[in-house]
Amino acid sequence: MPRVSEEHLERRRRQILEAARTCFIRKGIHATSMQDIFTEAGLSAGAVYRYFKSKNEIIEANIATVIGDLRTFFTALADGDPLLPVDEVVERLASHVVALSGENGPLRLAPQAWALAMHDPEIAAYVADNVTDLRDTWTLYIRRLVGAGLLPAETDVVAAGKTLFALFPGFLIQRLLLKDFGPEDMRRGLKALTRESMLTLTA
Amino acid sequence: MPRVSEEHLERRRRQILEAARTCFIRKGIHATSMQDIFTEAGLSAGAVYRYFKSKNEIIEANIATVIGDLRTFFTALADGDPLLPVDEVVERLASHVVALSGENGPLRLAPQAWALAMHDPEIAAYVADNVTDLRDTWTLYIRRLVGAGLLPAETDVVAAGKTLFALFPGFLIQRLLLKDFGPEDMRRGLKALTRESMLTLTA
Amino acid sequence: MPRVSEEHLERRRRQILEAARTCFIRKGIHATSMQDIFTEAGLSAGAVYRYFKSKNEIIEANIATVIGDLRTFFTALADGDPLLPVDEVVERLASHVVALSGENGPLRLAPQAWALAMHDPEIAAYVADNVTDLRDTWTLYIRRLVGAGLLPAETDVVAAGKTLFALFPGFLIQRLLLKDFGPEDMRRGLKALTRESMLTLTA
Amino acid sequence: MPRVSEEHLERRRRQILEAARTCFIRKGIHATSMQDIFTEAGLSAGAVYRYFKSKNEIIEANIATVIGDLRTFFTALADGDPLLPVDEVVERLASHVVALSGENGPLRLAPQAWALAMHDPEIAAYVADNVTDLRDTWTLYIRRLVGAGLLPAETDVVAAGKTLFALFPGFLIQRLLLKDFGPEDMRRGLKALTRESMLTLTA
DNA sequence: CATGAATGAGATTTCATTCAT
DNA sequence: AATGAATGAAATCTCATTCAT
Repeated sequence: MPRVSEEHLERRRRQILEAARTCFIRKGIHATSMQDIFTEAGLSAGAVYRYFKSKNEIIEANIATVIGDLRTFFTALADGDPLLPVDEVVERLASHVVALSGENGPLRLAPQAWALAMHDPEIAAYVADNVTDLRDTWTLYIRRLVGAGLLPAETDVVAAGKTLFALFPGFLIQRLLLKDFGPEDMRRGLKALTRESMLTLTA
Repeated sequence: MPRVSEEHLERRRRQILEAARTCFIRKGIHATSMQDIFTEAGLSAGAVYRYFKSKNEIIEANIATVIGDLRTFFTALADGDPLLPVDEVVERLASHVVALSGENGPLRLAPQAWALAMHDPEIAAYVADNVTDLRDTWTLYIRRLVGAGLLPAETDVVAAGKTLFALFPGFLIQRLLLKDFGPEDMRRGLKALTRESMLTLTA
Repeated sequence: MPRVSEEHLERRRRQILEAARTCFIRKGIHATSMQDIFTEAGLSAGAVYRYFKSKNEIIEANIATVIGDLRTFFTALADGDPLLPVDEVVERLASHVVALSGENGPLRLAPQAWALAMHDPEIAAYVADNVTDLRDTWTLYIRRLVGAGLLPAETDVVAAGKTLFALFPGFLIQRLLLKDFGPEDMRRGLKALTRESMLTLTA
Repeated sequence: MPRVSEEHLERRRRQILEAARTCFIRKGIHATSMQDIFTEAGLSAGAVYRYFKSKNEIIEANIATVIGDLRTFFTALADGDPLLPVDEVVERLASHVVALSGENGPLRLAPQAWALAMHDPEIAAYVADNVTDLRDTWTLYIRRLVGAGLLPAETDVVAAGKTLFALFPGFLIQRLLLKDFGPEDMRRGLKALTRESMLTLTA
């Protein structure tokens, strides 16, 4: 019997992960039994356990795919040319979030990932890593705005980065739960709020 | 010990709910067994099941307390006098979020609530209800700003409300996971971003 | 506080037994919880346990009422004047069985009593006692027929008694389960079968 | 040990059913715990639940075997050649009942089946089906007697069939409970009762 | 006499995982 | 490499019974 190719192994892994994701999205991670995954993947218990040594490993591997190419996409957006205005960047990123959270989109697992991160250190590390990376990208982008003279030099770019990042979990939740909030809405909302007059109240 | 006062019954319910919350926060909802709750509450299985007829009922009852008095607090803030500037309101609300998500704070359950809402209609309805209420309060507040002439009449107050609300899930996640984001940071970040210059890039 | 009268005690016992019987007939003995009985009787747990010291005692006391006044009735029938023909006696007894197995009739518990008798010695003894008594009454009746010259002197009256008794469990089961067998049917069936010609086949 | 033959699966099912029957007969259906069945079958919980998805399914499957080959046996008896006299048929059927109700005989479950049939529709249907079939076979047999001129043409064959069937539950109960009634006794009893003189009393 | 909150053993069932074939 | 039967710990929930009030 010939050694099975690396490629074959990788294909099997992906097959299992996708079956698992489908189940996780459909029923929730905890409500998904290994049997559900076997069935969805069309594989036997033994086969699946050859590629992953526990359910937790499948969960972790899946969560590692949650934000998909969001990081790459966003880096290109924030770092590329030309330098875009905030509302534009926000809308484009939101659009990507929407794309990744449709039907079988991996971002649908994000809330479950956050919940698990509260108690599973492995997952916590992974989520923290992603959050950090996305925030840093925002920070970078804002630094560019400062560099371009569009924001004052004393701007707290880190705080601003965290704040801009903060918008997206809330955007996703509203999308998944209420389905009445879109990228253009958020852009419009953001533009409306970008009025210095709003800060002038306190003496 | 029969013929017990209403008050006693209510106390027992609360005792159980609090024990459950402690467990849920400590180990996660799914990893908490009924036995964990019995032990934490110092009650027997039968006693607990006299007050709640299933684990799910305990979960739901607990989730109903997640945002605690956040709604009331925020309504007073947004609706009260004097009319405060956005950054002020955001910081104060964030501070309350911090208060409610400390040690044994109910808001610590929020991520788990979001995750459950994806598959449990009962919980979904509850979460949606809260989200809607908080967004509406933001909308109301922004309308006041418009009324005060601080924002133009044509402002999309609903979109702005959704956008401001969106900040908070992301704020909470960063707090719970990375612990490096505080109310004042978000206020500063917000102020930094409230610069019309940021929108002027596109020709 | 005045001593409660014997009569009161007896009334309470009967109240509980009847409530229990209603439940037992409605849901089956095993599916009936003590709580069901409390509710049906409109009494508290403590109250019921003052009169019966276990569920089993309630079951046994109830089973002791299963055949109701069937023994008395039958004795009068078999022993009284005039001496009636078999088919007549069978029909009358069957009619009484029907009466006792209607709506809330105690005989509805008979199949459950038989089943329990297989493993509960107490109940076994009680059921055996009743069976024996009824069979004996049949034997007595048949002896009268012999005495009257209607059956030969060498008739095995005991075997005949057991055989006649045997008809009734089957009668009851058919009534309760298929509802298509009445006292007159059995009388007609019996008459049809009382033909010596049926025995002449074997050479 | 995967990839097991159909035959193996069938053997396992039977093994479980038989273990269950042993328990049911020994302790009664309700007093038998799943653990009892696991132990008796020498299997683990999971193994048993692979073959039956609930205790109720095991009960029902067992009850479906209660009368064993009684139907087949009786049909051959009633329908075969030569045409036998009633007392002969009754005795032979009773003998078969005895055979099926010894030691571990399935008919020992009959009283429990009757009791369950009072509240479980599935079981009720099964029992009704068997009762109906046996009665029909009796009817068929009596029709043959009529055809042979041994009974008058106007004989109510259906009523006679129900009546003859009625003998057997009572026979079984006396056997299981008092152990003093055998097939030959019932034959003798029946013969004694097959005297037209018994009907002549009423004027 | 009566109440009904509390007990806690025990019942059924599920499910991640293993390993002989 | 793949199968899937088997394991058995653990989870949720019920219920007869007690006893402080």
